[in-house]
Amino acid sequence: MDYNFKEIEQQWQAEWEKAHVYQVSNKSDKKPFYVLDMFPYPSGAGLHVGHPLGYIASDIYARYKRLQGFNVLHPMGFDSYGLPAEQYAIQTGQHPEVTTMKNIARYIEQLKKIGFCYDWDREVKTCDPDFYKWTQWAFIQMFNSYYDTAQQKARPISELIHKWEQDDPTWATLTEQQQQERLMKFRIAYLSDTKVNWCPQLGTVLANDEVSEGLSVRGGFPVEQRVMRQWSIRVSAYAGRLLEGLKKLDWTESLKETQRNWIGRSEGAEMQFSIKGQDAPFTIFTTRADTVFGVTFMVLAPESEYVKRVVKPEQQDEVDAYLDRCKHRTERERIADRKVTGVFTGSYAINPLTHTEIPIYISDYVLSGYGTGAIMAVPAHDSRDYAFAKHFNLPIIPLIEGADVSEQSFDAKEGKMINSGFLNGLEVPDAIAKMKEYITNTGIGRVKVNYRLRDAIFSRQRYWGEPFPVYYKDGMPYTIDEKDLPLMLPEVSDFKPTSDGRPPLGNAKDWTYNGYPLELNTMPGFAGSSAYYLRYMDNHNANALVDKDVNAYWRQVNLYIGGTEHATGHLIYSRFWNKFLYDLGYICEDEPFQKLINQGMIQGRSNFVYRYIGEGATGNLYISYNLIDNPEYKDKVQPIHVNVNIVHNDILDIAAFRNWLPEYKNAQFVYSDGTTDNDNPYLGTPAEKQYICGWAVEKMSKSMYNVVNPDDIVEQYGADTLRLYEMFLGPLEMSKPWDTKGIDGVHRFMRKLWNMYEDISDEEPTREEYKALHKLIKKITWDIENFSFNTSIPAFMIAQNELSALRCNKRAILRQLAILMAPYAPHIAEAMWHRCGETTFVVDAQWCECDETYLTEDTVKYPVQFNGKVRFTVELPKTMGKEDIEQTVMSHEDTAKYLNGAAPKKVIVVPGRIVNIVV
RNA sequence: GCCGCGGUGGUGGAAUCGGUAGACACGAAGGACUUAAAAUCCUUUGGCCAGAGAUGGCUGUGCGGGUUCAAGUCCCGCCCGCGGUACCA
Repeated sequence: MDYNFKEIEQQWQAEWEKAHVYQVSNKSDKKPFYVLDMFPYPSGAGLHVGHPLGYIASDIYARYKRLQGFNVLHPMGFDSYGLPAEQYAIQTGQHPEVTTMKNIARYIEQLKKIGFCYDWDREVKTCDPDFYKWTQWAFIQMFNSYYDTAQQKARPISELIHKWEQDDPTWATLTEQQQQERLMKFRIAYLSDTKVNWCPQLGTVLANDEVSEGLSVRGGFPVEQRVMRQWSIRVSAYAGRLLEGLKKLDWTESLKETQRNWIGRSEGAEMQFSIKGQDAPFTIFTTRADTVFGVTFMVLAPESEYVKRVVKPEQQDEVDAYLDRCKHRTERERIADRKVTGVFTGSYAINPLTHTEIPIYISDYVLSGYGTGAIMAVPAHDSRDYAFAKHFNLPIIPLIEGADVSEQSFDAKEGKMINSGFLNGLEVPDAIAKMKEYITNTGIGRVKVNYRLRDAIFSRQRYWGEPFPVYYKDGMPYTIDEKDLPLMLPEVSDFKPTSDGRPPLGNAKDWTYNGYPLELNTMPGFAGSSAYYLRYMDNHNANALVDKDVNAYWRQVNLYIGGTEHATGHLIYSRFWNKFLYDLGYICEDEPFQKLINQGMIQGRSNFVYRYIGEGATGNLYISYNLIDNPEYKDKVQPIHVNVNIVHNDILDIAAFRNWLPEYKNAQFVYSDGTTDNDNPYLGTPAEKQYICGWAVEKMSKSMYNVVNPDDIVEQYGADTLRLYEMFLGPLEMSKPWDTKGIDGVHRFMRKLWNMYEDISDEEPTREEYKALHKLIKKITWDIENFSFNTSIPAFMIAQNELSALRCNKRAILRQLAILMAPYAPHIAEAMWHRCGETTFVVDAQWCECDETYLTEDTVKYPVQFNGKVRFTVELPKTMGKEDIEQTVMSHEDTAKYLNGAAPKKVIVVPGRIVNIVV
């Protein structure tokens, strides 16, 4: 009986579907367990073999937990709003929904082939009105809430209004519009004029995490700074809690560190500096309060509100020219070109400690978005201030003993203070503390914690996204009534912006609410992905995002698996969104994802042929990789990507290559042995001739012809082999290239495993057979609980080998082996299970318990070492105690030989392992 | 620059608590079966040395030190690679 994986997989996938085996109920006496994958964006290219890596891992874990008796929620859905479908729509006129749905169908087809245990009844799509209704609903809650800094949580904005009505007599005197404007400064979702990342090519603004080094993450287009009226989400209010919350999460240290850096907490002080000739002071933020005695100038960000106040008429032209220049510089230019620039304002500030007058400058090395957008410059101890001071010839006063500041600044926070009045002689940390105390007591400043985390810009000038549930009356935004949700995305005549530059929704007919114009922006990608894990719990609920009782049952995601690229985007926004809903009492857990594992990326492994481009080249001759360093070919060949699917173990399939593209139709080769086609003119290409390809690890992409499609692997080897092989490739978290060679080994194992189920006997297994089984149970259980899936495959192979060697065909062993295989290779496991005569599904079985009594040996081999070197081995009863072992070994004749009459210095016995004798 | 992760045979990688490094697989070499090939099975496979052989010796986890009876694993100092982040005051 051959291992017909195709038949087995098709049969059992159909049976599972028919019996709704993977449907999960919200009502169960079992303990809940929630295993989640980061849902994919369904791209047009479909899945490649890298995508399922994390899904396989989570599937193994989900199946294992189910076998352990948990009620396991393991859903899948699609992050289906996004730029690619819209770009495609603009180019082709095809509605993004059509492309998106087509891509989703393709993804589902591919995923189903791999045999995941998803409950497809719980599928969610972010572009589905039933889903985005709740994205819009959450936005309304954010609009109608503020962050109460005293309670450190979000509260309904009605509470704030109530407070003002009680305590603030001016509130009642304000017009409706003034009141709305004031409230807007407190709402968690708010509208404001902010400096945004504007990407002209994409025609939209982007959030900070969507921009990297001045280029858009998607597409790599330049991004510039622009002030626009935009919706923002007050994520920054949660900075402290987002940081604190990390402590109790079971995430990798590196991911937590990435989030800590992104949140960027820094302890320092805010200080007031008065301006010469003005009453109102201005405020700066510093972490180096100890260096106030060395402040020799002040710098404002070009966008700072203070600029208007301090510019003297005689400097106005120069300042305007500078500001104009800054405005037109793109973010990318600013980063690329770090030349010192700046302009003097004409005003002077007063150093509150030395009372000296110090000039105020404007420079773009100070950022408006951080701190107060103004700094005190201490050139001796800050490299940026130092560069500025050198350029403008400003004084540099060293404040730390022994610091040589003639060539560069001394930035380290260590040493003894000098030139610093009452701080002289103190160590830097003590000086910082003392100065903080001083400024607090004298009232010139206060201790302040600053965060780098900014509010998230929430508007996108795009079509394919959630419409805001917002309309405008007298220029002020109002949210629509919740009973009118969802606000459906309208049809538009054109997916491009309108001719007068409004977003694409401007092309919609009748885009109004009760006669008032509706918001034209749509929400960003992260809106829909921020709470999708909650919706899976209760995805058919028409009355709530998630029913409270249902949420109280599932609580939170116990295991979340996904890529590390979401560290500063999705994983921050989701945590924020979750905390917000928690504050308002809609859900019962403060954090969404208890344990998180980042699967590594699977890179492509590209193959190359080497075209001869030396003397007499016809452009049609290809040199085998092993020869390209020969003098006759060195530097005369050009590597060309070749489709990895026509290369096997780096050997080119010549016929397939000639058929691949027209240009290779008449390709000629110099084979690995140095011969050419001309040497065998009448024979064609003899079978023993090999053309060896070179290779490189690169990103998996179409243009490098290194994309391997899981469908092809499933077709050729089966889903179970694919699953096992992906795990076998290496540790889950590690990035590694996909290399199909090696899959044969796993496939061979599957065949051998299957052959064990030929004739099954009801004889009682031997102790040896039980031992092999229980060793495996112990190992597999440990592996799954520790996410060490890669080491399970060898364990299976070894067990299979041992059992085969024992010619084991005992039902008692084989049915347990099927259970152990079930998480990894569910189809073959199901077939194995039924071959053992079982009639239920293997997923409904009980996970195997390891019986340690089978693992204990009667005797143990002890290697006896002298000074670390193994000299001989003794075999002793397992039950023997440490001292008896020592005694036995010491009286051994070989021991006497090695000791040569001398007394040992030390004897170390590691029970069950080793005896070490130091001479 | 700063932060994080990593470096083990020809290759992917094991070694889970400091305890016989190289499991398992690929590749390679040799052999069996076969008219032949494929498939399958068996043997060998870190390096060096000795031996007809069983076997034995030395060396060996990026580099240099250290702790220990014992180090891939712990400590100190470097080198290299990958990832994140960057005028954040």
